[in-house]
Amino acid sequence: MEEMSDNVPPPGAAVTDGRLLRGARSRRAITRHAVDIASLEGLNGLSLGRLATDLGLSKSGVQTLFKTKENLYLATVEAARELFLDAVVRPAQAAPPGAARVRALIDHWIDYAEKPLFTGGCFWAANLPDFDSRPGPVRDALAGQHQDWLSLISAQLRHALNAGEIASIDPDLAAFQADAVLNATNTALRLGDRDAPGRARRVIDGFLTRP
Amino acid sequence: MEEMSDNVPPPGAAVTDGRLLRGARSRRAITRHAVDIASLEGLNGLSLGRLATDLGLSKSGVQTLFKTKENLYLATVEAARELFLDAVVRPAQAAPPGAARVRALIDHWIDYAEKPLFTGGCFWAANLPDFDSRPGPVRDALAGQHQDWLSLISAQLRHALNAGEIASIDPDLAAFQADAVLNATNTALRLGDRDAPGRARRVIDGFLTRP
DNA sequence: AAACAATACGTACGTTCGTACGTATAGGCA
DNA sequence: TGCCTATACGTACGAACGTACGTATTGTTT
Repeated sequence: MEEMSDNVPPPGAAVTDGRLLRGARSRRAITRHAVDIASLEGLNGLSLGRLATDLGLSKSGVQTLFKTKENLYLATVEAARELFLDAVVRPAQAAPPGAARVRALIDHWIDYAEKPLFTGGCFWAANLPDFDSRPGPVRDALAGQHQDWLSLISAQLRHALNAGEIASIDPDLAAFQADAVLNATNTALRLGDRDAPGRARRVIDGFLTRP
Repeated sequence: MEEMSDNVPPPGAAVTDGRLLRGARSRRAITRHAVDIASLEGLNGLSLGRLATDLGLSKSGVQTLFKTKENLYLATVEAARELFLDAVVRPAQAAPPGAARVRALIDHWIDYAEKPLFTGGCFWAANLPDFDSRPGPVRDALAGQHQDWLSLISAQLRHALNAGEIASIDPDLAAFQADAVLNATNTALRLGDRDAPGRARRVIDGFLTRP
């Protein structure tokens, strides 16, 4: 108990320990469901007992895997990030850098919000406002991921700008706007506004006009 | 108990009943504090016991005034609306309709988020994402207030457009963008970004360029 | 005066929460 | 083989939650 092992193996080697594999599988199943709950009702909507009941586990079994509530939060936030990368960021890497990749990112993002990947829509739209005033590791993780997303957009806009693909804009300001509009689109979709994606695309197109 | 009286008097007459006046005063004190808590941690952060402790009342006394938790939520949402109207909307009515009033609304809004009027920043930025996926009267109230805000902006933009004050834009789309940017500004301020208001003003100025 | 109404409080009940602790099982390793 | 570890479960505890109910106090109304 004093010598708690991180369940993170040395980065080079593959995990072969069957116990750790089983644990990782269980953790993944739990955090996957936790992300859905958190996108719907926020991280505060999570509880060890609820997750256990929903997944047919015991409350203490869930506790064994995450030790504390904050650990569960952090694991859920990390799981959301990985699912988001798979659904939005990595598919967009197929597009060439610059304007095309920005379009791909926005298109995949709108799919991510519209389909939606998580039951309650965008995970960060649901949870960043809840934690942005509460210092701590959860806020830091959410804010860091949000910042990464902004940087991703602005970097691609900068690339498009340098390549002469788009008219002169401030890439950081445009990324800020794009993210703002996407978040508003997510909320509008949640409220039943089916026209929101169209509006979002129109705004983004404004940033991508040829010079 | 069956014949519950609404504490809303006939719209014409002033309230003279000392008991109702006292109740209204107590309710106002409670909801004022509740709005602060809800802006910080969300409406879910509210509890009868916490409000009672913070304000030196008894838990059952608070319960008497609001009967149920949902009633407390609705009263808090309504209190936030009234405080917002006083801080942002009504002061802006001093400006002439059109572009000037839009500027006044945005300036007062940024003050509202920057000062801030509520401890945790914008009340709707904190709570609409939490309730946008949960059907019920709380969601309806929050969504209605948000829609009123959007309509207010777009109406003033339309006025500016008809008066030839600004270049040709889609007023609804611009209002959607403006609101999106303001919400993102609130979050950025919460995360310690002091440059956010400047960015917001630059974006809004883009909608208000002369034709 | 008597009857009623609206605030307030005290108490109590059942539920859910996070956490702590002991135990059992299965897998890895000396 | 024996020893350790990671999952899982069962149980228990204190705290906080929303709500119900009875009672006292104060103000209004008849």
